[in-house]
Amino acid sequence: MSPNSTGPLLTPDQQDTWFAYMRVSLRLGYEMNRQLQTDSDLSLPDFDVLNALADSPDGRLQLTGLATRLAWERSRLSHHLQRMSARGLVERSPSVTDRRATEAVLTDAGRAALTAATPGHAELVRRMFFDGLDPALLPALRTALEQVHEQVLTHGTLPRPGRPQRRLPGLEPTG
Amino acid sequence: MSPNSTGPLLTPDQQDTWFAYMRVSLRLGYEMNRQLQTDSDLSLPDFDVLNALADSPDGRLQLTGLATRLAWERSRLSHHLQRMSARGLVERSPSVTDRRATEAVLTDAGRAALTAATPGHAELVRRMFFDGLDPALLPALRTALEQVHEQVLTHGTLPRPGRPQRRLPGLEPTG
DNA sequence: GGAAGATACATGACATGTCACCCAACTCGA
DNA sequence: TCGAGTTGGGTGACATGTCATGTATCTTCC
Repeated sequence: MSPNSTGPLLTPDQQDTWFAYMRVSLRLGYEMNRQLQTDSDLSLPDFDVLNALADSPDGRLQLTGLATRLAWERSRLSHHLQRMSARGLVERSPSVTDRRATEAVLTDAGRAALTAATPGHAELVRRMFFDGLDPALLPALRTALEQVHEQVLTHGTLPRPGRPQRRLPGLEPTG
Repeated sequence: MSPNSTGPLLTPDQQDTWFAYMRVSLRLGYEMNRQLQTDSDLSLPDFDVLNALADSPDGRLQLTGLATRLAWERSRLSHHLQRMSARGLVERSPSVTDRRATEAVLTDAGRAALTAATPGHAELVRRMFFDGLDPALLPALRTALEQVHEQVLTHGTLPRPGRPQRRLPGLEPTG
């Protein structure tokens, strides 16, 4: 992430915006990490995993889906879940529909840890992100971010999250 | 980084904005990393270091300042520079003004690697970030990000980057 | 000028993440 | 229905990042 010389491919306005984005992104990441580590015994990655599970039905999610959602490598997730399950925050359970697949399941302890950590995190986000922000800019900011998100989904290398993307035969451009 | 249940401390609008931000941040980080690794032999952290040095006078920066600018732990920087200097991308040189201090200096090879990697990176940024963005939103986005950045600087734990912050005696609130 | 504390950085042990590769289960077409 | 190719996930070696601590230098204040 680099607030610097992106060359002539971007207009000056775009460059400035990009640098502002990168600075925010770097600092914010640092601060979130720090706050979680000191106030709970979760790392930011832990927190992200717990959150993703918590807002899935039954607190369970298949590994590939989880990895995509987090924009993680699958091997990273595999290792990370090993550590988290050793701490009792999640469990692995084999999928019933696909015998290759594994699902990560939130345990009670995991849910509790998440609940405990959330207020502090939210407080930090409010203080760092929203308290200095002119409320009049909020809608535009949100729309802009959503547009960028859509763009990254469309042109990025990661699959879209959500449904298993199972393509049934003969249904391509149904017209 | 977690697009989820931040609790009642944020308004629904703020929550949506925050989740959009986090999704973008995760994906974008992933894609930038990936692009750099495949198209150059730099990692994103490498690239950031080179960039920071490249836009400093003489391509040199004292380690603490560099660490602050990157929002890195200093020990991380120390290790990382060791590896980068082993690859010939940077050099360490002792500071003349402060014998405790070390400065990181961009080598010719480092500058060359940066130059080679930059266009591809910029291209990715344009494609992922700006191509899907309504230009009318750009000014608001930029202002919003700058406001957030200022906020993080003011209320975060990292010092402001830039000058050495040397406070001379008796000059506090000069009034 | 000299001790107490702060600051700059390095280092080693350990935690975390990546990469290349593995196998098992699934899919699809011949 | 069987075999090639794909997909889901695990694993071990290695790269990277963090934390606690160490040493030297600088600053402050008496």
